[in-house]
Amino acid sequence: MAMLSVAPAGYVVSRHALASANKCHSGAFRPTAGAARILHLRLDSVTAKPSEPATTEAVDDYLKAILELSGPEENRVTSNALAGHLGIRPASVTGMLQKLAGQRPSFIRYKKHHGVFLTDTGKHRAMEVIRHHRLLERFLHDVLDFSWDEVHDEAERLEHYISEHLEDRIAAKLGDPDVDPHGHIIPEKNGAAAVRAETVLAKWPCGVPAVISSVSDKDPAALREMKRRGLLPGASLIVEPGTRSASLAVRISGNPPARLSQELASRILVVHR
Amino acid sequence: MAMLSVAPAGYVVSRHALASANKCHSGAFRPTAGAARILHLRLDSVTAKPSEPATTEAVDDYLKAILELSGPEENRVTSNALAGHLGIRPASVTGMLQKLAGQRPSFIRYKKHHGVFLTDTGKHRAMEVIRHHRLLERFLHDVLDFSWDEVHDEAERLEHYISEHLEDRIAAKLGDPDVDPHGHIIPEKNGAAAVRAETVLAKWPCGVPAVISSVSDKDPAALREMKRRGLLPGASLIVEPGTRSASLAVRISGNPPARLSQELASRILVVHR
DNA sequence: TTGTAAATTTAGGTATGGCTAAATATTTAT
DNA sequence: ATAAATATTTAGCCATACCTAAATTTACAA
Repeated sequence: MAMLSVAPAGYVVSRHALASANKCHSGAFRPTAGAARILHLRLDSVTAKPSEPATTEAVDDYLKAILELSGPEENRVTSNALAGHLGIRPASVTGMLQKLAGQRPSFIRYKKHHGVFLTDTGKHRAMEVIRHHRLLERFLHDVLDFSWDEVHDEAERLEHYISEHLEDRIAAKLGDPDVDPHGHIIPEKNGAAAVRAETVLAKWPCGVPAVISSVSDKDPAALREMKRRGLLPGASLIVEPGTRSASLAVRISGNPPARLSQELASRILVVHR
Repeated sequence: MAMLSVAPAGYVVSRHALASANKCHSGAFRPTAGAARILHLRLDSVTAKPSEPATTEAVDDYLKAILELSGPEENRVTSNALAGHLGIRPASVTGMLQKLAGQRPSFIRYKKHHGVFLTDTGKHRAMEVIRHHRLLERFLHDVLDFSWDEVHDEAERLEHYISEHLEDRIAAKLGDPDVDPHGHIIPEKNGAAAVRAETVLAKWPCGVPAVISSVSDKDPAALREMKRRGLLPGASLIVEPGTRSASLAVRISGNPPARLSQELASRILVVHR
């Protein structure tokens, strides 16, 4: 159970650009106008504490990507890995990392040629966006009847744009759920999230009883197939000692024995029963 | 009852940038990357009809502003008026209008020094965004317990980012409502919207029975005051022949006689009872 | 240890969308 | 009709964020 140590101290809500943040200055300095919508910023009451920098959609995506790629060991993440994950060029990543690293305070710590990792501030923002995403998935699924293969794309877009207030209302409406429709743990509002010792089904030992803890939400077709075959979070199963090359012999509780492709098995995470 | 004549023909949904729209070309031409999120675009089946240009948040805001400022008579709108309405400099408006007018097909028709007006395509997109806004307000209010002074800001942001699918689910969940919490008519999915002959309460003749049809949703404080005083859409009232200078003597059905500031009365629209 | 392949960064560009200051049109008043 | 006032546009910039091509490191192998 690893908690994220985020300083909940000066965090006072208020996300999204204040209308006045972009007003006209008549003097010599330019008001810093731009195309990207500023997504959140902080008000540290009156005391001029160094507030968390505002983010944009792009910044949020970088922070999430770094968090995901650095794994539980919190390794440094390379520019190339980020570029691959984000679907952009490594050169673009370098530019963004340099800009982010130059901010004070900064979301990231970056050393040329040696990768990047998140500061506590960065981790906090990343967890916040992930909380938005998973709450939205749960909400779209439970309240608005989206199927579990439809929720990801919609949530991926909206996660950047919902206010603190809407986040709270959604959580309340759902009764503060623990997991999203794919079994992923929803971080708490302070950024804390339990970590489960999950294993990819493709690597789970034969004969050992397992329960599906979560599945990847990225591929709608795979999700539809999983649903069809009873491969839902919470389902019990045992991998039989069948061929391990291209497919896996699996006995899913309540279903007839089946064979799963490695492809599908690599999208399913399990824990001990 | 003025209908917006929009060709529902080749409109096939699919808003929001396709993931592949921004992929790498290896050749000489650049893939046109940018900071602003592309909000929608159309697939005209296989037939290569000229599809509606994709919009961004900024473009949506311009289209809405032009629609609102041109009024029911569909007058041309000046750059200055747009600048004032959008809170930006006139020079910035000129730049955007030139860019939009240069698109094929275009959302607007623009003549230097002589203002701008919407094409049918532009009207359609503007109505679509307004539909999003009002559906969202209704949804936030009815389903997520937002108060009627809180819904505007949230809807103003989200209106640009909800998919066609989410729009449909929200409408279904609400039972295809006709009006938002402030009494504004929600356009239909094809862009059509009824037009009511509303009059500002401040200009309503004394002694003539009236019903509140809608109120401005822009000022939360004013909305709270209205609610406190029973000034809700549907409420009946009569303006008494009291002083018309700074305040209005009004008898609101079910409430004791009251005096409204011109300020407040200018935010309330009424129709004949 | 030195070379080379792979990873990463620099340099220079594009597009969006906003700003200022300085022109230029248009409108209004005389 | 014309000058002054007002409105609008042009020209030149800034910031975000992405791209390609050409350096430059770094890391690994001989």
